[in-house]
Amino acid sequence: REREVREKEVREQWCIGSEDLGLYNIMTQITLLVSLQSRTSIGFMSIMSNLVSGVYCRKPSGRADKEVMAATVLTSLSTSPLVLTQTSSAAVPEPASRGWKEVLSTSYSSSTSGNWSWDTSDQSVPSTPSPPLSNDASKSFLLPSQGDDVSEDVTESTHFPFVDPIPRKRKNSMKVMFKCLWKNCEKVLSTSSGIQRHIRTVHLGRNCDSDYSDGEEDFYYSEIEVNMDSLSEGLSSLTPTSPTTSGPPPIFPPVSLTACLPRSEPSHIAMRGTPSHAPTLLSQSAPSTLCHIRTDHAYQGPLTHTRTVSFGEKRQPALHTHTTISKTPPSTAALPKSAPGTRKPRGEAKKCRKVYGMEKRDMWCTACRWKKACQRFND
DNA sequence: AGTGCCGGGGC
DNA sequence: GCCCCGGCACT
Repeated sequence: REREVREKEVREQWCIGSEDLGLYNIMTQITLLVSLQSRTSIGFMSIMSNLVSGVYCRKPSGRADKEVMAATVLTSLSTSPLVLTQTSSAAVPEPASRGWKEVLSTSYSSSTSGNWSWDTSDQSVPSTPSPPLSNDASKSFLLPSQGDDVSEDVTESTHFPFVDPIPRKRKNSMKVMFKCLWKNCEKVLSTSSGIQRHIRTVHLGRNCDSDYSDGEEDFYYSEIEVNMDSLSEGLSSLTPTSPTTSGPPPIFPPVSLTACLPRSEPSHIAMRGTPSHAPTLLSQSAPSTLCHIRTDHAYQGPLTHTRTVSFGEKRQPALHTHTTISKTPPSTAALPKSAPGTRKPRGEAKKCRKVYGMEKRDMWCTACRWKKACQRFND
């Protein structure tokens, strides 16, 4: 009952329709996190990444809008002094919250493609969302026991299926790094923009001075946490082996690996499932290494699905980990010009159609939508 | 039957 | 160039 009441309050506060479970979960995360005063750059940015992931996946169309949205959110947050420098003070939360509202209102109102449930104009609840960072507000519906030691409130988070528990446990020595998942590339950078630029220029061969992004590079890196204290002794495997462009380009497309899953973990494990998968994955992947993870841009189903927002869920479905490396890279010149009757053998990787299904066709890559060779899961 | 995508066509 | 789709190879 208490949960229901809270949910109602959150929904009202954020003008979230009763049907919109996904949005509710996301906003709950944010609100809870904020209320816990965990707005360190790590915790808050993690949540925001999740949010952006949700945003990214929720809009059925309008790629540009999605990108603008994601970029706007992250930009506004990353440039917010609150996010960057806030330590424990809960005071003066305005900048971030204002940025939020601006982002929400501008992005959604500019959306022309219609029936997106985030569009505030569609909301039946007329009240204006109040700033999420307000102490009073967050306290009132998320932390009735605010006076207690927050760190003991661990069970509280279990009431919210998608709350990221990590921020509470983070220590000052933890630092978020971004690791390139491109095969044979161990590049680790400290900023998402840096890693995106790296992927874009080094792996995707795009113009380095162009800021254009089609979002594809988002799939190819993951966020990891590095314990700075023991970085020097234990992170040899995460240390960039080659600074930038050295080394051959991958012969095959990137293999999606959840960064810190044990190798024995089948990478093609179905991540999309009930929320209960999250703790399972977490426990299984409890790393002996220094990183635990969270992968950005987790695939999240449509509105009607309950979803896990983080914890290794990878938007890009895993390819087979055995990835046979052909010693003689396929040279198109060497290949016979597909003789009549012979066709290029079908790749093993699941394509957008199979991954997302017909009902989520708008999530396919462009090529798949046009019945062309898949660009996202190319073999 | 379902999937991947080439080739071709409309705009 | 963007987008759609018939149709065929393949699973």
